Amino acid sequence: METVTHLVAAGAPEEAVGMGRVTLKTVAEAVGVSRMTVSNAFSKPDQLSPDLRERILETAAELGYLGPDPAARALARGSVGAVGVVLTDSLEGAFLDPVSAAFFGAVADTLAPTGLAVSLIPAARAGDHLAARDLPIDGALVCACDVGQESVEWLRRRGLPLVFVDNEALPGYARVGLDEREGGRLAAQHLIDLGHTDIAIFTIDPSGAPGWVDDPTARLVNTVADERRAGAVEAISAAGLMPRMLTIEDNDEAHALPGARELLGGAAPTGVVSFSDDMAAAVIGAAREASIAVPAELSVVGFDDAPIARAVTPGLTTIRQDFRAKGRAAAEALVSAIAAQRESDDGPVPAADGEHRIAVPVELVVRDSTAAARGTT
Amino acid sequence: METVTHLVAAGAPEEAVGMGRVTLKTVAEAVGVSRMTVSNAFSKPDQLSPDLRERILETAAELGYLGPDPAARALARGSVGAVGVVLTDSLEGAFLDPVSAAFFGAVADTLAPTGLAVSLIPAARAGDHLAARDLPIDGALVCACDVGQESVEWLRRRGLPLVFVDNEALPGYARVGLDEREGGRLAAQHLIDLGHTDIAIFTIDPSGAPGWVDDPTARLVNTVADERRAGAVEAISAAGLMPRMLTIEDNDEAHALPGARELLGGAAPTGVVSFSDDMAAAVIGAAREASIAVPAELSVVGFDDAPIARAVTPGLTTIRQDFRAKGRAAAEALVSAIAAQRESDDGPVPAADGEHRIAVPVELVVRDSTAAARGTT
DNA sequence: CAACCGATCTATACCGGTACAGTAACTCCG
DNA sequence: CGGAGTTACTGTACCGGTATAGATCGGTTG
Repeated sequence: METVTHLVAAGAPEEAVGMGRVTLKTVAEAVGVSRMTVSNAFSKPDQLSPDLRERILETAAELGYLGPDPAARALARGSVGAVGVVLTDSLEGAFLDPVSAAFFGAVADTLAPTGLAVSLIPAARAGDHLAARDLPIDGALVCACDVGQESVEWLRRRGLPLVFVDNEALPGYARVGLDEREGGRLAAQHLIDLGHTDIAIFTIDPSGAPGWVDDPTARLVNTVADERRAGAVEAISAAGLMPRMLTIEDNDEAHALPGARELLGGAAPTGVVSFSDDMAAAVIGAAREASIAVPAELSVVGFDDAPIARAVTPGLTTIRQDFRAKGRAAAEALVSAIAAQRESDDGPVPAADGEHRIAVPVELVVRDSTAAARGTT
Repeated sequence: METVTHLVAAGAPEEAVGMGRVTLKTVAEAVGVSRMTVSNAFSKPDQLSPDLRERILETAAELGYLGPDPAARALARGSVGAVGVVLTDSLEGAFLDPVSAAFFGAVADTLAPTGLAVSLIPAARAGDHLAARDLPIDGALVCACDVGQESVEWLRRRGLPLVFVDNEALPGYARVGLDEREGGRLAAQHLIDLGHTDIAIFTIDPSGAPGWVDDPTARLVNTVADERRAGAVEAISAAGLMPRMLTIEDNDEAHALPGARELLGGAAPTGVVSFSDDMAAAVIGAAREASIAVPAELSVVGFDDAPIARAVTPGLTTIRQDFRAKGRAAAEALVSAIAAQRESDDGPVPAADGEHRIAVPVELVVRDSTAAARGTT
């Protein structure tokens, strides 16, 4: 029963000037009790008589004592009250993407009631600082970034509870991710159901040379992209069709539009499964340039159901990812990982059972960018 | 000269099992030197001979010592390496808004090279925890939220360096914000220049009753909204025209569309200055419903230049806020406030000069949602 | 030759709390 | 009336570092 109740002084902080810092000791001496009793007055009210507690709190307020110093408390208790989140190298980039920003918000919101704050961990080192090594945190989320990174390695070495999001987890750690493969399958199957027979996959491959890919069944480096690809290829192959695939380097406007032009440049497919809504929007843009009617002549499926999916004309048929559910799942997994570590502490098993893999479901949202293939009833 | 260099062991962490925690002491005893020397080996390399340092680092690596414990270091040094950001009550909401998400990203990115991590501070209390009081941080950004909040009050009492963003600052603290008023003026002036004479202001007023406002010159509660309103009213009045104003409760889709319908319902204005791009988009949507042509019959100006400004058809004329510049300015102001406090420390003046008010410039971006008023050359 | 110096390393005293194991007084019960 | 159980508080030992002021020593310097 840990019930902290701080007095909120009505007036000014009364900070007795000149007097050094006000600590437990200061208050203890003023009241004439031991340091420990003052500490308890703030952190464990049931450990002392109500009237003494009252007196202590009062004196503390007069002296300008604000309550336990967070840093000191963190050291003594062994827990900080914050968890880290490792995103990409460019935090700015991560937050420009509405999907990842929303995910982050959902994480923070889910964590808020537990009293945990969320700290962004810059992946890169800053001079001699490396946040993943130097920042006091109780655990961390590793999101959609290279697992081999120095930062991730440090988090691991520190023995922190970790949860991997949209990423292959290191062995022994929990993982939360979309059911990407199912998403890819749903997207492709939707086009198949509409009677399309020439379906192209438009995705990213940061490492490979951009352009048409010889073998769409070959793995991609980017895990997420690969899963979506695999799902689509599965569905297309199962329908007895041959998939085509064109990749670009990165999921941004600069790469997407040229890629989309190339996609439609030669013998244009009648259906496109895209890695993202942004890329799907680029395909629609390229189609407009080439006077290809969407959805009459070309059906386009996106992925994510980002805001742009609705903003674009025609509205994008897409695979909705419930970023809120993903954020919640990730936050909850992390909280329980932290709790588990606290339990076992020096207990025998660190995280042996923790091979949790949580798949967040996806859903097909049909809007106006897809229609039955020509020549189909 | 603080040059931390940690050994990154190639292999496994070699964590000597069973052995309790590995601390400075462990390493010191193993090497046969004092604790302090080991500490220096990690934190102040120039304080000991290179070869001894080498030996210490080696032994440390063997023992599985990871370097100074962040929490302990934070206590001893009096600085944590993280700053807080207070946003709205709903973090999720804040990150759903691309503008505030991008701002946050810019802050994080600017701070990254300084080694500071960014912690989100949930404004609401969680049980007995209140992040603003309990989280170890070196300073904080207070963004677009009620300054009277309990959280803000705690940050102040803790004596932390603070910077207020998009907000009136508490006395003595720095403030960073857009030049909102100028933005409002630019938006309205643009319509005036196009010959519009019936210009309506479409904005938010969380506290008031939604609907047409009798006196557009009366102050709004929301500071940002009020500044933009004031700017627009200034320009319109200066042109010898009478402004009209309609408010809605909140800047979201649920409120914006009905509000926009009402705006155009009766005698529709020929020009609208909106509080945000989202609301401007809603106006365009409502205009389409009512078969009012934009921009031929109705000119609409947004605010923010959020992604939706480009996504919508016709492209939105809007006031661009450089969220990157704003984020950078806020981050820099905070960093210097932290530095200043560290300097003065127990020095005489806490932040007397710090009445900095940094105005981030805005800019009119003309797209296709505005045109000359009918009957104008 | 004594005083002085910089380069290295050590000793001590915090930083500001919390955990845990008492201790003393007071109640309850057979 | 003796022992078990509470309640209310205190003492001590950390948590794991860092700052600061010495101590030690070979080498200068006037």
